[in-house]
Amino acid sequence: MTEAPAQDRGARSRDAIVDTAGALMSRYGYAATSISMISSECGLPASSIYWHFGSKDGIYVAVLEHARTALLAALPPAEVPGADVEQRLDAFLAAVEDAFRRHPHGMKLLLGLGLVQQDASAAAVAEVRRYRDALVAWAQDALSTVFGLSDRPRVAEELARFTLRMASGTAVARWFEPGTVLETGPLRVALLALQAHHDSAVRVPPGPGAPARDGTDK
Amino acid sequence: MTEAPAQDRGARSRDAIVDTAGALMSRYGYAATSISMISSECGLPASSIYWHFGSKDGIYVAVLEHARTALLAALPPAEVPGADVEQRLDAFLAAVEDAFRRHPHGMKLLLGLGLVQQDASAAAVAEVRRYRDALVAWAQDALSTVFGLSDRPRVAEELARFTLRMASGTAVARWFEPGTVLETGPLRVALLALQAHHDSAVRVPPGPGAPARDGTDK
DNA sequence: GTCTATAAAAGGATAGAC
DNA sequence: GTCTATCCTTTTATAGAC
Repeated sequence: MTEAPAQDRGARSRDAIVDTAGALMSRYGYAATSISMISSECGLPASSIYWHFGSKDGIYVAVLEHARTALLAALPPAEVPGADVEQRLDAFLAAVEDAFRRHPHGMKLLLGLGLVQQDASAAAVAEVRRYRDALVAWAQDALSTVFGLSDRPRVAEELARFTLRMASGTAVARWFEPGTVLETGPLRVALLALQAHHDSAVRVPPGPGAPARDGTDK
Repeated sequence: MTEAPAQDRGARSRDAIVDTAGALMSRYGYAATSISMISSECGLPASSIYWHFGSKDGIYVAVLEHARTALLAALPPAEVPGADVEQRLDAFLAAVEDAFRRHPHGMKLLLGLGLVQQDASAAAVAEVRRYRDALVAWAQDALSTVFGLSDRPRVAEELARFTLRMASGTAVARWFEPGTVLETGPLRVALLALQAHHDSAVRVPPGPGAPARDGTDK
């Protein structure tokens, strides 16, 4: 136990670098995090970091990939349990709130170094998009199960967008007020109202007195 | 007209620097924006920039102050016009959506360089907070007028938080998908539902069958 | 795989002529 | 107020011994 197998030494170092870099980058952003900061924080020299990742950009890609994997592993499967809508919604909101509270890194990585737009490498851009797409897909699947929207994907998409934008906005707020949590109460009210809004629009075609404001699904 | 008064030359240069720096910083973030980038973009040498602002931090403070002033000037006064709630709400949402679309800089500045937390100067931190507080105060006042909540500040505060978090989250989304606009339709539904939720909670104290999930105002 | 040492470039900031 | 030229630090990245 004390003498680790030689072949694992590299892997352990690699993990340590990713952990350290992730913490620093989510705190200061990509540009403001230097190799020397990572080096002095995790103990390994700069050249070892370059041996593992090749470039600063490579570190970022690895960090983001790690954050995505960890977050998706923490999220429950899309089949939300519960007998009725309210139970499933509560389970969904609890899962989101829990992941939001326990994984503050992911969103800050996407934001703080998300300057990744013009000058970033293709690999970094691709990894950012992969992260974002995975979150959208999960939220859409889960909300589709919660509200039984398998035949109305556009509604599920709107609810997912709404939820994720609220989560992103709360992540920004947490940036300034560290204690901030995701307020699931108002979000719950809003999601139920949105679903009811689309539901009534489908069953009761709008008359001249109450014109619909938006197109419903399909 | 062709020969500007000598005393205005400095002011015009100062404005040019602030404009250029604002564009660059909102695009790449504070750390990734260098003095030489600003210099080559606006034509003035680095030493002139330092003569005007003293330090890179000073530029950031000026940029953020400018963004805040411009955004608040674009927002309508808190007394939202309209005879009934729905009219005032529509006017409010139109104003928010318009400001959101026409002033993409502000939010990105708060986010992209908002790494302003640990290592930033006191002046920069203060300016960031001033910006944020001004937005919160405006939204709270406006929503208080829209829904007539002058005697229930806690509800107005919740609605303002909700609105601003949706706007922040949408700003993040726009980061990745440049065409993204603030969806006022779902936000409208959500705000009306939230207000109705609090309204009913006040008038009809919850019975044992329908326990309240959160504390209402006061 | 890890270390010491260093190259090569870019960064923030200043001096001093004009 | 603006310019040229420069100082000093830090940065990314690499060479080569072990």
